Amino acid sequence: MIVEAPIDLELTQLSGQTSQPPWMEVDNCYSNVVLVDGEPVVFNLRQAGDFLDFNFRGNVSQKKAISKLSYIFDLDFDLNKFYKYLGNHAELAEMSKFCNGLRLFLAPDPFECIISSICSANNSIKRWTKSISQIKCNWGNQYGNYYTFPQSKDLLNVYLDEEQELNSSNIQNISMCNNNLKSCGVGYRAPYMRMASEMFTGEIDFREIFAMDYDEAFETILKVPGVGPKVADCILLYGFNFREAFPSDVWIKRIVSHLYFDGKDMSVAKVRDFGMEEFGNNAGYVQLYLFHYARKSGLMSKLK
DNA sequence: TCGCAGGTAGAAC
DNA sequence: GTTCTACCTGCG
Repeated sequence: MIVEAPIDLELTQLSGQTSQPPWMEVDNCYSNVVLVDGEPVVFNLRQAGDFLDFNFRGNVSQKKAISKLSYIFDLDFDLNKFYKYLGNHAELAEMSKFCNGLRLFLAPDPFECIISSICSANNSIKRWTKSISQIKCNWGNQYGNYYTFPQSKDLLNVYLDEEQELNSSNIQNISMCNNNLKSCGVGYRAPYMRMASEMFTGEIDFREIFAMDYDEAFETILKVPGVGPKVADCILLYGFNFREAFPSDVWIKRIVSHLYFDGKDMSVAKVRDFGMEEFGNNAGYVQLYLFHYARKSGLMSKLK
C-alpha cells in the first residue's frame, strides 16, 4: 500500500530522534513490530518515489494500522505548507533543500521515548540506540526477529548492575551477569531509568500528560530523575506529540546564535525561549530541521 | 592517551 | 536565578 505523503524514509530513520532506535533495515526495507491496540503488528516499509510503500501483518484492521503508521511518521503533517513557511523566513529558507522529506519520527508508546531520551543525555546517537536495542532484547516481548519496548512495569525490578544481579540471583559468576541495566551500556543513567519506570507505573499517568498544556506537562516530566530541560522537551515532542517543543542543546544554541544573533554567546535556556516564541507550533519541526541542516550543509563543522 | 558524545544533578556563588 | 564540575562508556 502507498501512503501519498512525501517522505524521505532513510533520512527520517537515521536522523537520531530520541523516540526510538532506527527500525531494522534490509535492502532499504525497514521493519519493526508495533503494538496497535495491544496487538502486535509487524510493519514493512519501503521508499516508493517520494512516498511510503508499506505492508503489515497482525490482527488489526487496515484502517488502524494506517492510523498508527501515520502517527509514528507524522504523515498527516503538510510538509509542503511547512516548506512555504520556511521559505518565508530568510534565516530558514535554505533548510528544506538539505532536509527534503524529513519528518518527525514519533514513539509508538511514550515510555520508549522517555527511556530513550534519558539514555541520549551526554551520549552519542550510536551508543544510546545500541543501549535501547539491548533493553528491548532483554525485557521486551519477542515477535520473530523483532522486540517490543518493555512497559514501565516490566522495568520496575530489573537489576541495576552486575553486582546486584549476582547478589540477588542464583548466578555464580559475575561475568555471566548480563540481565541488568548497566550491561546495556547505559552507565550512570541506570538508576534514572528505573526511577522513571516507578514514576510512570504509579504517580504519573500518560493520558494526563497528553491532556495537559505545554508548561504543565514540561514541569511534570521535569520531576523525573535524569530529565532536564533538553530531555523533557524531547520527550514531549517525540513521545507525546507536543509540536511546540523546541529541544535546545549545545548545537541548537550554536546554530540559532549563528542564524539569528550574529554568533553572540547565549544560554541554552534563552535559545529555548526564543525558539518557542518565534516558531510556535512549528518549533519541533524547525528544531529538527535546524539540526540536520547544520549537519548536512557543513555549518556544524564550521561552528565547532 | 585523552577528549568527546544532541546534558543533568548537586553545590557554590 | 545563574554558573561550575563530575560523570558511565565506547570510539576516534
